[in-house]
Amino acid sequence: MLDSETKAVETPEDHAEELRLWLRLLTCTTLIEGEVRGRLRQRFDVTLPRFDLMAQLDKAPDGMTLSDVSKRMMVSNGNVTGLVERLVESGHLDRRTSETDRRVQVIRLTKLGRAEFRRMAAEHETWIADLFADLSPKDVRELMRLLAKTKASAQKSAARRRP
Amino acid sequence: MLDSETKAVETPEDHAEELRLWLRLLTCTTLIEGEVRGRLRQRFDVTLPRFDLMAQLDKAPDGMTLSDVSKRMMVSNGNVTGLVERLVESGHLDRRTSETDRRVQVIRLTKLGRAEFRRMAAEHETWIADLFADLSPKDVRELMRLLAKTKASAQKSAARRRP
DNA sequence: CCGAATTGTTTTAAGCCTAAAATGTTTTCC
DNA sequence: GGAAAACATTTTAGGCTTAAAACAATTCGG
Repeated sequence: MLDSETKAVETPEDHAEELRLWLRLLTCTTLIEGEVRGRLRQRFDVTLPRFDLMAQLDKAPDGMTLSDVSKRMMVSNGNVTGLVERLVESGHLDRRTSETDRRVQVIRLTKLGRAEFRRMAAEHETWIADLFADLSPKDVRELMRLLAKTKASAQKSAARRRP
Repeated sequence: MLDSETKAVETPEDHAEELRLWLRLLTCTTLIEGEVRGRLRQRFDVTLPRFDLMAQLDKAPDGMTLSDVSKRMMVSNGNVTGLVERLVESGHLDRRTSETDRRVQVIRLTKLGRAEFRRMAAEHETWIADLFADLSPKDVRELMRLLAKTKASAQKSAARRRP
């Protein structure tokens, strides 16, 4: 007891396991993300960020503000500005200034945007299912639980640094 | 039995759980990655891709070829070219053409590069530990196991598409 | 009411990233 | 030996991404 405490204080802590876990988490995400990116490009000639943005809007029939999107997608504001610009240009998004607050831009999927997204999303879902095919329902539940815990832990840590 | 089979064939399969799992995985990675990126920038004024590349090289005292790096980091060849260019420029990397195969470029950390990386890596490890702090050792083991299974599943799925 | 802080968005500058084509080198195999 | 295939890297063109600064509109507190 005294020994282990002494040791913990005197020697630098060993966090190799957590480091390995992080690298494995990153590998999984990169692998799946790359696969999805490639399939979206080949099948639908669309980029992953565009798809992701449309996915957010599909869940919000009344539209979202740019900051909403930025927070949900966890990307910078400026990033959203450019992404939206291109999607409005291609006719997938409708963008208007809020009537009540002239700072705010509200964006929505157009009819075309929604139709195209739904078509892509249906296929996208089967890709994801296939990528996770070797996980049992129990594995999936367990991963969900552990990742929820991970997310909470990371958010807490981030909040500690930037309160 | 017949019922469930009939149902499976006639109605589109439901993969909502896998989709949620994928989104949660992505959220965790994005969250942690963003946190690490910010800390690297603030503490050491270095970008995450530069750090990642140096991490690969630190594990390979005899150097690596650009393709090795590209495969390990799971990024495109052209990406590595640019990244290496900047790191050679800043004196962190040494780059030379292989004596036995003039197609190949071998890169290594310079003395400066290694020293700076070690300094950053030590602190980096504590950040990761902190981000995963609320996970018990058992959680970590279990996550490692499930992510290994996930990685294998995704690789298999990717190989099915692109054999 | 009015100046100060806050909020929402855009701009800027730099770097990251990809896919595909191009270039140069080595290996394969007839 | 020499053409063809394979390999390693670079180039190209375009898009994504960030952090920080700038701009615009609203809200807050005295």
